[in-house]
Amino acid sequence: MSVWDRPEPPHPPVPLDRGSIIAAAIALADEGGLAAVSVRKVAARLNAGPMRLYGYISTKDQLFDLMVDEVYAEIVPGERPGDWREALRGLAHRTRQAALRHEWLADLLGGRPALGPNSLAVTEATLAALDGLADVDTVMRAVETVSAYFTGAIRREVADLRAERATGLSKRDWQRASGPHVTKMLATGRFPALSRAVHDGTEVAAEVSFATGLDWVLDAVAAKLARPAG
Amino acid sequence: MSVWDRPEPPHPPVPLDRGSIIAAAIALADEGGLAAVSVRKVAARLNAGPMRLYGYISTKDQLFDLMVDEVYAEIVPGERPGDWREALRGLAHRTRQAALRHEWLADLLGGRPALGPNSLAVTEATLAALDGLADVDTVMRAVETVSAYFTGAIRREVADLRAERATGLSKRDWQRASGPHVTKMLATGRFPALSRAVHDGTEVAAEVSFATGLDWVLDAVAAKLARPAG
DNA sequence: ACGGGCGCTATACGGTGTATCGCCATGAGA
DNA sequence: TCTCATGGCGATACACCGTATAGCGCCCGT
Repeated sequence: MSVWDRPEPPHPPVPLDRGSIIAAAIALADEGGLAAVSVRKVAARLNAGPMRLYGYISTKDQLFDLMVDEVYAEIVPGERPGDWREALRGLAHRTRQAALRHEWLADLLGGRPALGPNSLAVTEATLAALDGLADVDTVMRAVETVSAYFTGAIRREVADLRAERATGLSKRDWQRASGPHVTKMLATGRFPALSRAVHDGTEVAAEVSFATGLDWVLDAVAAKLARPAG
Repeated sequence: MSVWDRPEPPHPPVPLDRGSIIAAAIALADEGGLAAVSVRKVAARLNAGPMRLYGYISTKDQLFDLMVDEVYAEIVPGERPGDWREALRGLAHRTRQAALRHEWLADLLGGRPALGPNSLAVTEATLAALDGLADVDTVMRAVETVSAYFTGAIRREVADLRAERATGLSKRDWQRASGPHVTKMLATGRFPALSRAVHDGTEVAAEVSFATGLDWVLDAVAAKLARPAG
């Protein structure tokens, strides 16, 4: 009997802490979506029994919150932005990039108030970049408006991306070809404006559409920051 | 033995169709949130066995899609709007109202492309209201931008509302009192701009904040519709 | 050396979505 | 009118889920 046959010591396989639990959960979610994250599977990936996790987290929903805050670490601005516009634009684009790296983030974005340390750091940096440009309330409104825009835009983009992946067709091609249900609907003639939009519209890259809408919203914010009463 | 003792005829209790399944699911979701919607519970509410539903629905996710489209029926505009701005503002407010009546809608909004007949009718009416004001691509961008804004804003509002309900504290009061974790974070002094915003900011009604941000975005759209190249 | 506490595991419970199968009632054909 | 096929429906079953509970075993302080 060689050493190889000696059974593994049963219990302390890896010290385990919150951080590695979160990392394992994120890895699972990156691979198979949020649905692939179960307490049992996270535990298995850490060579632990399922109940062991409950010493470090209190509930599965809390684990989701922790995952979100962990990703917010990728969103914290690296260097001080040139001006408020650059700060907000950067925030939007970094959030979008994070959501493209971790698509499950789109499912969670805006679903719960983000109060983890990294989320707070992002908010702090954002508010700091707008500090003094207008009264506090106007600044808050500006941040909330821009955040609402990019949250919604990111969600839609990821939803479309998944649909494309599922059908194998780009949104544009997708109704003429064999979009099984929508083609029929458009053919009924009950949606003339929609049909025209689909037929005549240019297919534009998601990032361009995101950036365009973002610039519009930033223009609006600029106008209000200039005249706080607006 | 009276008639009352006669056993119920076992099988045809209610004819059952897609519509009543959707209605039952919506009722359950209105009462207990999306988590309260399970195939078994929907079936039970219709005096049916769980598997019976699968003759009318192919999957639980599809049931969610059908629920969303059903609610979109409440969002279809009633009369022809005065102008494009009124059309978009009305769409935003009707969507918000629907989400306040059916909070679970916030969990689903933007999560999947909305392709049901009512969703398409909403899109059709919206595009029709903007038809001819600019080139097709600009119009699309306008609708997408406004939709992204109110989707994100509604999600945040509902998330805050739930947090308030869970803690019993309004977002404003909530950190000084016993917001157990955030108070401590703010007290560290690592978030001066955030602290100032929380301390000096005015508490504003959710609808006002929604409408204000919406008007900003509509102003931006107005500017772009005027000069399609913008 | 011993005792207490704590971290961990095993077990268990009530629930989930849905595949499979077999029954029974109904409608068609002889 | 009798018979047979069909199709909708129920029961059953499977794999999995989140988490409450209880008890085991190790480590540390004394």
